[in-house]
Amino acid sequence: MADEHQDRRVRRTRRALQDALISMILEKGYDAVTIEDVTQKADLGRTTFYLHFRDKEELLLQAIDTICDDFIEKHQSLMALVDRPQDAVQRLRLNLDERILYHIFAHARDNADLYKVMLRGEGGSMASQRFENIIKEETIKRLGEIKKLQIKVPLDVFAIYFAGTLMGLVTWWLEEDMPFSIEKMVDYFQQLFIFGASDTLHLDVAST
Amino acid sequence: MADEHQDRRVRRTRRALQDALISMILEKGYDAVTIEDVTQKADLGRTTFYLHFRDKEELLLQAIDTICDDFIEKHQSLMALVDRPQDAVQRLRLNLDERILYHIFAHARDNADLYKVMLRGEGGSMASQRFENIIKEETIKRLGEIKKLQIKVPLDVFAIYFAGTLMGLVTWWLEEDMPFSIEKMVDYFQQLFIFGASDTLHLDVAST
DNA sequence: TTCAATAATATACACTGTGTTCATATTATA
DNA sequence: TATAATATGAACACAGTGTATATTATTGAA
Repeated sequence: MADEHQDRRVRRTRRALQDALISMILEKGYDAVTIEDVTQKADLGRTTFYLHFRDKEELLLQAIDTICDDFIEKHQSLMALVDRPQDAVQRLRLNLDERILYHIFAHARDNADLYKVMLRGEGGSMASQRFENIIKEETIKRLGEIKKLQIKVPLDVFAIYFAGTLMGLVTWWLEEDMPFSIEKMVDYFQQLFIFGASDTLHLDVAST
Repeated sequence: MADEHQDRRVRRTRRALQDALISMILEKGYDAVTIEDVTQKADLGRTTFYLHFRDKEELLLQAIDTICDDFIEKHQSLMALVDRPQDAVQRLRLNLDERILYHIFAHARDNADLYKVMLRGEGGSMASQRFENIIKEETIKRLGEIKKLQIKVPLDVFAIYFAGTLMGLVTWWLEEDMPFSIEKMVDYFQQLFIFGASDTLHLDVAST
């Protein structure tokens, strides 16, 4: 990323193409979107597209990459700022900290269109799994650090439980046009993920 | 479904096309698959495809519909057979019964290729959400029946928690080529979904 | 077994979208 | 303003779609 492309035209063109692609995908679905659609919406010549991107897929993947990098960057600086915990258990617990969870939902809200496209899995499956993998790997990394961890399920399974639950809630929240505040969503997530259905429903399941 | 198309040729052709499509999608991704690819793999003329389906999407959706209907049918007959509980709470608890959960994983295993395509969200997003909606609506229906239910999160949120957790585990299990027995997966699901991360990890999260 | 009905095939065609080339016009910045 | 970089429109070959048609092969029923 040495060349931060100083020319205004390039920045303007690429941003316009990205925005146009995302909005067209939301409008008619990835497959149905043509390059002509994108350039027309961006008010650019069709050939201009090919000066910047090989095809539709490259543009989408680049957009997703950018947002993922942005997420990681902000996430890590927030983690560093929030606390400097001594032991790994506490560092893991930090993942469930309100401030961290708030940031995740806020990032999704601030980039809602792109998140929707990404979480819906538009444009081939590998696109959407990029974000899930980030969450999964972070979880595995943190859990792996804990030496004498007592855990009742395999690490992998626990990681997809965390990633799946979180992304499931975020996806639903965005698709329903954010019917609850972030604070409420964070609370729901903590309740469900940490304490499970048994506590949430007041069902005495153990007696089954 | 009055005309169960008695002609062998029709049955053979449609099944061949469906199998070919699924296997080609797994091979090179939905977008990259052409009708030519499908008919060539099925050893049929290209024009034959259009005698049966309007386009790629119709064929895929029909395949997914069929497997969803099959799932519902088997699920309901199993529910009827397993128990005839008096109260709604017990009927809900039935959803977490080992036999019911076993059936879900077994159905995924028996139709692994189609499930993979479906769960990856290949071919537009609405395709994959069909299955998730079935699980979600079933959950909402059962919970809705319980009049004096004490629940700490909105019904919708709980439903996607259930559907998301279950489908997350099934998806991971299939993509990893079923590294654990169904019995183990059912156990993991129950542990995580019912008791949550706190119990699973032996973390005293409440003290945060 | 025969045969009318049905299904599959090969060929041909018009159409849409892709990705490239090239000459020309426009724009940014030194 | 000079000039280097960027955007544009027209033209082109190509791949894939979906349809029409004439022909061949297979089926289920008599």
